[in-house]
Amino acid sequence: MGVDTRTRLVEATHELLWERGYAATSPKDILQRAGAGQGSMYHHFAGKQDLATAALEQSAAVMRADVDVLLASEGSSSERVIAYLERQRDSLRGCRMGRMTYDADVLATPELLHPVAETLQWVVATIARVISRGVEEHEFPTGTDAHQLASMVVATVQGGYVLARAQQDPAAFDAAVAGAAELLRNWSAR
Amino acid sequence: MGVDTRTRLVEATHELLWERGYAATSPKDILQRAGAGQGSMYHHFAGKQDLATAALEQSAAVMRADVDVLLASEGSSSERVIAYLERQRDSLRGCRMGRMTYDADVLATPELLHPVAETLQWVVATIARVISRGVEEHEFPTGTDAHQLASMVVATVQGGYVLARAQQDPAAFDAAVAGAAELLRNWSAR
DNA sequence: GTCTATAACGGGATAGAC
DNA sequence: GTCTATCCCGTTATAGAC
Repeated sequence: MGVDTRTRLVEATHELLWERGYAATSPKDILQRAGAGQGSMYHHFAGKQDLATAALEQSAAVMRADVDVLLASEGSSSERVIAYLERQRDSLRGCRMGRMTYDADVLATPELLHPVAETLQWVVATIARVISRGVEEHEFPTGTDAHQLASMVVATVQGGYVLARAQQDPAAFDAAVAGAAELLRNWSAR
Repeated sequence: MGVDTRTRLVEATHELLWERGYAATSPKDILQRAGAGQGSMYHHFAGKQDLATAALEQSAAVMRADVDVLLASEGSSSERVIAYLERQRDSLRGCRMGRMTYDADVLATPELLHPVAETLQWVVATIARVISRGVEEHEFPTGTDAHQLASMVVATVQGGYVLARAQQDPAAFDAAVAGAAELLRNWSAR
């Protein structure tokens, strides 16, 4: 048995939002990829924005799950954070959530911006908890600002995507996260 | 006497590319902001892409000049790099070059991608030179990978923009660069 | 639930007058 | 050099048949 049409529409939108963003994705593109007709989309959803909202919520769920897997790796707090940094995949594709911040239509539409803001905020907070744990266990120095450190870690990944996409070369991403990992190791060894 | 029409067109495009990106900026928007008519644009330029190429080259020049000013601050190598991190302005606006990496039309057009790739590459290399200087002067430990560290610094800024735009709050940017600055100070104190 | 036809609008470019 | 009129096309949505 096949997947139902509504699900295929959300899945196709989810992929296209990641590849091209919101403004650059037309209903026609979505219908083509989903193998559905015009009527199906407007039956299941109020329109492009409504469908994109559903798709973004799915993107958010996938991203949270990915982060959970990376941070659940074996080892100390710093090893877990470094695993988050270094085990990102598809650095040329960029971040499905982060890329939305440069899409004017998303910024102007609260329903679309909301899942993006909330998910990135959640990633920072989640990594900050891992770091705080490391402070409690004296792996990181007392007085470490976990929120600042976690923000820097997430920003390095997000910015690494930008650098890699600009050069069309994953090595630019790798260099940035390697730099961050080195500084983190040094911080935990203080 | 006023500025000539061609210059106003480039300037208006430069602003709009920064605010909205390439795909989301229409010739109509540009003409309106520049106070020019349809004919002027197609007289001075072959079309939207040609005009955008000129505007992006101007954006690149502005960005290089800004970086030069920040890195020319007084002090040690680490102080200069930290000045680059902390004295960024307009964190909600994002980076005029970096934002282009999420614009599909730019990625698909070599003439548009080229100035973006080259400028970001230049920023990384320029910061790497400051760091290398710091290594020579024993401010940073021997064996420091200047390219990796510089990549991480630039990525933190680029990613800081993403985080701040997602939250619509400059504090998210500030937290990321503060984290990076703290780790850098610690690295130079090794 | 899904299809096709159609409409209303804007993007990007061209033509030719002035 | 700059203007206005016009053209072609794609986007987004609606209407109504099946």
